[in-house]
Amino acid sequence: MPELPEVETTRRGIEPHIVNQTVVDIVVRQRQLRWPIPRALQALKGAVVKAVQRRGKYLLLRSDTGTAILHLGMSGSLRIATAGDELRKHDHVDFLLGSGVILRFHDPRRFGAVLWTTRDPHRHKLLASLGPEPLCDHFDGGHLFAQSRHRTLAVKNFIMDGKVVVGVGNIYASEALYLAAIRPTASSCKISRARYNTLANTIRGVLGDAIEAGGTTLRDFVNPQGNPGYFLQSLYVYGRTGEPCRRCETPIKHSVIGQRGSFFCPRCQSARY
DNA sequence: CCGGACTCCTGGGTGC
DNA sequence: TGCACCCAGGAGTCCG
Repeated sequence: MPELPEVETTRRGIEPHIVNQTVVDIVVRQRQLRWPIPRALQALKGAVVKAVQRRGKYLLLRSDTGTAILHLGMSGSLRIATAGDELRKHDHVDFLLGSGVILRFHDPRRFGAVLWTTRDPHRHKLLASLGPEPLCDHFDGGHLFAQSRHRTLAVKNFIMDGKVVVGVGNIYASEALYLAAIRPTASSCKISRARYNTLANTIRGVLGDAIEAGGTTLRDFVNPQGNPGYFLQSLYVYGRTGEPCRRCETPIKHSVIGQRGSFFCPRCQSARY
């Protein structure tokens, strides 16, 4: 579910409730997520959360004693709850705050993660080799061009590689390629610098617009206050198999690239180079 | 090093 | 209504 816009929407939703709050207790009901939740996470108890940051799709709860690293996987979510709220199935972790608010981690598929580090989180194994943030940094077409010269994989898989650029998941990869008029199966090393400039712009544009819309709600994504995102109605190709292209009315095609569903307009996305 | 397959897990949708 | 089956937004790991 959560790609970068949904994670950023989550970050913005929890930040005002979390920052400068003392973590008074941490309740772990299900330790077996993607990796077991480390016992050392309890070191956050008694500490004040100084900042809620995002790196790619990872959320960082920073404190003086260390940093909790959270990942929502495919089905994870964070909710702002209070003690009276009924516990749902798959509510795996509660962070109880001094204000009485509870930050509640929910994840049916358990592909998510809750980790802990006392070191610089950006040097953590999972974060150390991540590529640039698409919405800032030095992310541009030149970067994509340079990174792709010796890569033969499909451009869709290339832009979904977190070492190339973070945060581009299956939905927004299809959308950005549509807006850049590039066929998703095109070999990444054969695409021109000019077209990568366009692609970098459409990646930034689609992610930025999705954040402004509060993310995409396909099935069950809700922000920490329980509200859905409104970007679904803005999608051009994702999930629109057989429906008319919004530009040329050609039916949208579906295919599987790298084990993941991909969507494109066979007419608008004819560029392979 | 690279690319592709596989894997973790549960739930929703579909078709019989 | 029940049930078997298929599919899913991520991404680390393994193998060739």
